[in-house]
Amino acid sequence: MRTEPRSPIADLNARAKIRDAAVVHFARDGFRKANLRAIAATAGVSAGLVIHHFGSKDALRLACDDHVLGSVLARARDKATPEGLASVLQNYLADPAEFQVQIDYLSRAIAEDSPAGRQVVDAIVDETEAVVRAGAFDGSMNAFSDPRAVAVLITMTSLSMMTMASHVGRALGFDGPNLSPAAMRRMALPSAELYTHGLYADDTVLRVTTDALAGSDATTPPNHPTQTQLIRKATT
Amino acid sequence: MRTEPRSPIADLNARAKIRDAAVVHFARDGFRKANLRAIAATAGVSAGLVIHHFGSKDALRLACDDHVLGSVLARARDKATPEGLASVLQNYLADPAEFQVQIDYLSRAIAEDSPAGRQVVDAIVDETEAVVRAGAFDGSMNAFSDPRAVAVLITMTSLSMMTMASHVGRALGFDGPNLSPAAMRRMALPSAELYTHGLYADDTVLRVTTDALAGSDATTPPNHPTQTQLIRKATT
DNA sequence: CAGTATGCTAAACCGTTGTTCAACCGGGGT
DNA sequence: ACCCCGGTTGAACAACGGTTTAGCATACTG
Repeated sequence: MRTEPRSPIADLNARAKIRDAAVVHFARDGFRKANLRAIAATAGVSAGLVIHHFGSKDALRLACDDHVLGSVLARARDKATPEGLASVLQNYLADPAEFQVQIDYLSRAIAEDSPAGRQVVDAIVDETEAVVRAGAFDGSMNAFSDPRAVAVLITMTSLSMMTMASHVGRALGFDGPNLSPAAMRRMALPSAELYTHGLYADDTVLRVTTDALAGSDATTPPNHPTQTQLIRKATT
Repeated sequence: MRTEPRSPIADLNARAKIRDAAVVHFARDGFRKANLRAIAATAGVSAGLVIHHFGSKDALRLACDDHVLGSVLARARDKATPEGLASVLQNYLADPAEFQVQIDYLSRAIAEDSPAGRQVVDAIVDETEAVVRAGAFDGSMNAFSDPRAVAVLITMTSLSMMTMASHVGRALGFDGPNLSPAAMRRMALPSAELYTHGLYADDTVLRVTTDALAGSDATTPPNHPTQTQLIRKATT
C-alpha cells in the first residue's frame, strides 16, 4: 500500500509537505472545493510542483488516502483495541489537536464515498462484527439473529458522530463544525444506557417486527407495500 | 417558508421545471458538482433563464431547499406519525421511486451541512425527543438520564442509513448508491432487537461509564486526558 | 569540466462554469 | 397598428482551476 519514495528520510521533503497540506485542505474543504494552488501555497511550493510529484489531483487524493489510512490503521493496530468504535473514539480523544485532521479527512472520505472511505468503513464493520460475535460467545453481549447487521448498525451510529458532528453538536447546544469533547462526554452516558437497557421497555415492538417480517417474507413482491406497514407497526 | 408565486397553476411553468430539475441534479451530484447548463438542459431551457428566474446558483439552492423541505414536512404532518424515525422511513418506503429524489436531496443537504439540512435534522431530533419523553412517561420506553442526547443518538442512527446508504448496502453485500428495500428489511429486525434488549448482557459497561463520568466531572480541565480513559473503559 | 538528471518555478493554456447582455418574440393594452 | 413588457435565447464575458510547458538552478556522473 505504501507508495513513498525509497528513503524515509527523504520523505520529509516537498512531496511530503504537499501531501500533508493536501490532507488538511481535503479535510477542511472537501475534495472538489480544495484547489491545487491553495494546497501548494500551504505547502510553500508552486502549483506545478504538485502535478510534477503526483501527476494529477486525483492521484494526489489517492496518495492522501493511502497515507491517512495507513497512519490510522497502524495506530489502531498498535493500541490493539478490540472494538472498532472504541478504537476510533480513543484516537479521537487521545489528542484531539493532533488527530483532528485525520479524523476530518476520513469523515470526508466516508461522506463523499471515496475509496478510502469504503476501506475504513469496511474495516470497522468487520472488526465490530467480530466483537459482537465474540461478545455473544462469551456472554458479555446479547445474542443477535444477524450479527453482521448489528455491526453495521453500531458502526453507522458511531461514525455518524463524526460525519454529522456539526449536527450532533448543534442539537446539543454546542457550536462549531467538530464534535467538542464536552459534546462527546454528554453522549457517553446515554449511549451506555441505550446499549445496556435498550430503548423499549417491553418486547412488543420486537414481536411485531418479527411477525411482520415472517408474514411478508416471500408472499409479496420484495419491494412494495408491505414494507410500509412493517415499519409503521414496528416504530409506533 | 413558501416562496412560490401567487397562483399554483402558473407554478407548472418554466420556473417550476427548472426548480425540479435542479433538485434532481443537486441530489444526484451535490451542489458543487451540479452545473447550471446541465440543469437547464434537463429543464429544457437555456442557462440564462435559470439566472433570470433565480438570480444565482445559491439562490436556486435556497429555492430548492424551500420546496423540498416544505414538501417533506407537509407530508410528515399529514401522516401525523409520532416518531421522526418512523416518519422518515415511511416516506422512504411508501413509494421509493417517487420520494427517492427528495430523500437523496435531503441526504445531500445533511451531509453537506446546508441550511435545509440543519432544519430537517433539528426537526427530527425535536420530534424524536418528544417521543422518547412520552414513551418514558407512559412506560413504553425506558427512562433515560438525558432524553435529548438519546434523541440525538437515535436520529443520527436512522439518518446514517440515508447519508451513508452506500456503505450500509455494501457492508451487507448489496450494491448501488441507495439503500435497497432488501437491505432496509435486513436492518429492521436487528434494529428492533438492539432497541429492545440492548447490546450488552449486563450493566458493567453502564456502571463503569457512570463511575468514570462522576470521577472526572470537574476535577480535571474539561477537555484533555481523562476523556480517553473514560471511553477506553466504557467500551472495552 | 561537460553533460545530464532532478527539483522547482512562472507563465501560459484551456476547458468549465457562473453570470451578464443585447436581442427576439408573442401577446395584451391603448 | 403600435408599443411595451415579461419570458426566453444565444453569445459573450470573466473567473477559476487543473494541467502543460519552457526554462532555470542545483547536484550527481562520466
